Amino acid sequence: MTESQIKQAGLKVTLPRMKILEILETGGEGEGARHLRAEDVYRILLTRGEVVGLATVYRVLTQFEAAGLVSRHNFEGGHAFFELERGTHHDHLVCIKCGRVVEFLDEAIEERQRAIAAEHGFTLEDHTLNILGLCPNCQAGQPRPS
Amino acid sequence: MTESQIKQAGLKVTLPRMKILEILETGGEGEGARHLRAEDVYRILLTRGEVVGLATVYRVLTQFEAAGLVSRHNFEGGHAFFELERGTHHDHLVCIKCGRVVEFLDEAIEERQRAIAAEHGFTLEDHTLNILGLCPNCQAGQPRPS
DNA sequence: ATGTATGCAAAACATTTGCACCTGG
DNA sequence: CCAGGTGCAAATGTTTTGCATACAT
Repeated sequence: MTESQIKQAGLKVTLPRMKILEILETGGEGEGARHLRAEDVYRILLTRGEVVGLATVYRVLTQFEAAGLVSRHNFEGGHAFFELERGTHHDHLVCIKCGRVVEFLDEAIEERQRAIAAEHGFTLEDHTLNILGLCPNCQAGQPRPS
Repeated sequence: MTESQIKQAGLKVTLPRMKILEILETGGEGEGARHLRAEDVYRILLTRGEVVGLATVYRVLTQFEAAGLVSRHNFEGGHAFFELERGTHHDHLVCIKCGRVVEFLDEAIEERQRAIAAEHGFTLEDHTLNILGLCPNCQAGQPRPS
């Protein structure tokens, strides 16, 4: 349950934190948009009539990241996306038109990465693989706005 | 030759453009640092006594990118890195401590990416794979400042 | 000449931080 | 009650833009 997740992270269970975690879980309204920018979270809260400062959203997201509750991604463009950490590592397939994000995991790729890091004497800490393209909807007719 | 590359891009051959292209080719002084931020380029120019505005550096780099002369990467942190485009696609192994960047290309990974995009019905346009870790120098003693 | 490029300063963003006030345990 | 959290506004760092001047062709 959300409350225990926050407590477990060594943070006080406050209203803003619970609301933000809930947004990350539900993605706002329609599901699917699990990859949100700080400002998306802020805007969704406003839409719901919840008043939380943008600075707080940033602070909380950063704390959640430090606690391993969410992960931060730098797709293209200056802004970061946040996503609930569900324990399972995965990479992203991102639609360059509508922004849709599909997650995937490929063991062959994971294995090659470990090999490559080793070949160059690097300690493997993390990686980000983003495949950019057009999703089926955008190849066809109208993009589905995210 | 650098001059023809600029002309070929439909841009006038000006001093700032030639200087910036040269910095990207030589990486400043010691070789190796081929992945530079806009401000790195600006600073290197200053060091050489060349006076070029930072805004111009940004403008020129953006134009070069549009012309396919350089490519822009968003590693971690708010800033972008620019690198001379040498026609050969490759991915990056980045040291999270000293910022050193090693390029690599793995055909097995490339192939799996094509397969994954296809499986999800995506048109593959591009991708970025950054493996983050500690380079040999940083694992041992002192990091080599970039 | 003349359409582009440049430099500077100001604007635009995304994100962070200082500080007085508020709140959860 | 009190440490920690929040809101607001101001600060930061990066990148973009407006505009008058300078330059390549």
